[in-house]
Amino acid sequence: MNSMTTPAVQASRGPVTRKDVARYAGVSTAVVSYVVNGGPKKVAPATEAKVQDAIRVLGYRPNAAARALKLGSSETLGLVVPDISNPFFALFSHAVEDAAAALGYALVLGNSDGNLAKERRNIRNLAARQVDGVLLASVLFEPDLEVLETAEIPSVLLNQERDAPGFNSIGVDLAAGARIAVEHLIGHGHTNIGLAMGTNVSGATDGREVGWREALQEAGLPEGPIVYSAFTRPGGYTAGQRLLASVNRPTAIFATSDMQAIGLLRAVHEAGLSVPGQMAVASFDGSAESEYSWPPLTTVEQPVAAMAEAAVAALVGASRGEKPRHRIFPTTLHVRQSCGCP
Amino acid sequence: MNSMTTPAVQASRGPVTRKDVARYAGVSTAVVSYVVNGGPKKVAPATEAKVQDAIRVLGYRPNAAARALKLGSSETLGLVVPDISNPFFALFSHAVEDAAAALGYALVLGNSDGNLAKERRNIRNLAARQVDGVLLASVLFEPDLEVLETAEIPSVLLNQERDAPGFNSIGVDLAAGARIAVEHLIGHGHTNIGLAMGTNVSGATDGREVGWREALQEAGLPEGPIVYSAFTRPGGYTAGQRLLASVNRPTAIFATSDMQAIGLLRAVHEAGLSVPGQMAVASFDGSAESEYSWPPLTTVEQPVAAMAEAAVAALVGASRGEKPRHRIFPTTLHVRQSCGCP
DNA sequence: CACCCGTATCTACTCGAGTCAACAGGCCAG
DNA sequence: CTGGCCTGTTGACTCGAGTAGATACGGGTG
Repeated sequence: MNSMTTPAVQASRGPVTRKDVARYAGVSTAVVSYVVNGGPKKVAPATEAKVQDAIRVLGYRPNAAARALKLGSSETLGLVVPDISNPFFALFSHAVEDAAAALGYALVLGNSDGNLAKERRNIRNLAARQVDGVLLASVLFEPDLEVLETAEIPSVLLNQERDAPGFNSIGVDLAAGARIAVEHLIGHGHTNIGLAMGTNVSGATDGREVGWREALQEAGLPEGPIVYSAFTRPGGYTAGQRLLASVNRPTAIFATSDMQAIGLLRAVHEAGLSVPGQMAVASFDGSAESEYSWPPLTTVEQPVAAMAEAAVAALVGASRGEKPRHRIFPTTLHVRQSCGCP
Repeated sequence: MNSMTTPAVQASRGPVTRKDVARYAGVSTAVVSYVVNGGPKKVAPATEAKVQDAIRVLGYRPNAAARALKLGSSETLGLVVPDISNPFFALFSHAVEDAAAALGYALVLGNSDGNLAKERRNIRNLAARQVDGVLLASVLFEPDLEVLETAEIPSVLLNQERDAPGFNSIGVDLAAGARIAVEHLIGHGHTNIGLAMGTNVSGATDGREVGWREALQEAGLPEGPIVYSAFTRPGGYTAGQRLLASVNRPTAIFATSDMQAIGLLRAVHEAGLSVPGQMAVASFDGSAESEYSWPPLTTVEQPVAAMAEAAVAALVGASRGEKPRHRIFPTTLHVRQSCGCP
């Protein structure tokens, strides 16, 4: 029994706590905290060295759960996207993770799989985990804000063209982006320009459709055929087949996402037509994939990194009491070969 | 007056705690816990109803941080990948998130950007956040296990062909996969088959290279040219240019990832060669992108969903004391057109 | 009627870290 | 030599939830 009296220099009892460090360094637990966070009080250099030493020797890592409990913040952000394996969202996620990590936040990821119920479940789950904010790329053009409201978490709506009062939102100028792409196609002399339009679960009209229409109207051209299909490669593929089969087959097509354009290219190739010779193509997103399709796609690039940074900044700003705002980012046309440029 | 006796319906003081619920329902906090988790003690049906009511009315959500602190588990898994915007890892992440969500775990994502220091930082960060396990797709062929060991977290090594004793690991049979692809190319009559080999930061030989070599040896064919480059589209592009410029230009190429193959296709197209007519191509991964390249890629598919499920299962198993093991998954050849099949 | 027992509930301690009020000691001015 | 002040350090309380141990109550048995 008294053979047990020796304190036995921390016989590797799994988790090392602040107390262990304090004991080892011969100081109080408060000092350890002060050292770890450059705390609210100063610590004598000699003491600090002792503590740093103890931390290193024992391999101490502050328990984030305890920290989160005390501070009321988990230093964690949540991101809900329809599908992370969609290259656009993958790219976006990467940028968000970078921006979050730079500010010391971790990122919890959730896929909604284009399913509203799953989107809601994800948001509620994140709320329960006390994330400090959620970034939501909703499956709806106009997301149901109710879930976010009842969850009482700072949030940012992504890919939102419209302003949602009381919410942070971020989006690109879809109409303007579509317009420059279609104008570029018009500049190549095309007079019959089709549209491969992506669809979402809600029915609101997308800015890309209005941009396409505006560009044609301004140039005094008639509207080419429109085909609606999913924002995916297969969606673009079937859209392509239908556009090629339409009575007045267009000589150029604007696709509302790179993925659709990739699918569309396949349909055009299968039909034995040359791109851009017999069918010019331009699209929207500016994903990495677009650079390596054949031919490389002329596409409207979204400033993904800037948007991600702004979204994260809005979230951490919200926790400091800043008021929500709506930001629209400009796009830039990336000219490659699918439009007819050399 | 009885006006004072009313509990004063929670004047919206931000976070609702267990205590608020207890007060509102007229019970102790313990009972609230018992109700919330079907607790270790039974609760009378009538009381339970009162509590459920209070929870609903007040909109109570248990604080995950407090829960994590007490239980020593955050019901969270960490995933560290080189780059989430790489379609293969994006697909994998999605599968992991699905598997984790099915078991009630959230997923924290970290990118290492092919950078060992960042990989380590990510792991340490996850460790501090008391994740219940981490899935690591290391930037190294042979990851440094030290970080994982000192972090003392259950972990799974992904994309590991080799067995790492004491660790869970999961991988595909790279050599076998490469062999069937190369054998398929040989079946098309090719006798000079090049290799576009991806490189990692460590120098160990990849199974895909041995598979390629084995297939050629077994068929009594000489080794075609090898070019090493990054596992990316640009990497494949330059690899393609170099293979096309090599003294004995191959008539078929095996690329060790779909991304490389996509880049390679661009180089071949730019050279004005037809695929598969003048240059056949096969690759490795089975990503969605491979189906929509031109021509569609014949590729070796990895069973991503099964691997993700197994990885998550290994992690939750580990927290129950199961011992680590190494699992290798078989691949399947997806025949499309880039190899020469109609 | 006293006793025991099972059920339902409550009290109180715990997890690990942040931080404030209190306190020790050293130094200088008066 | 004393008083005041600055610097460095500490003890103790707190965050919200899980749960063991104590307690209250009602009913059945001897």
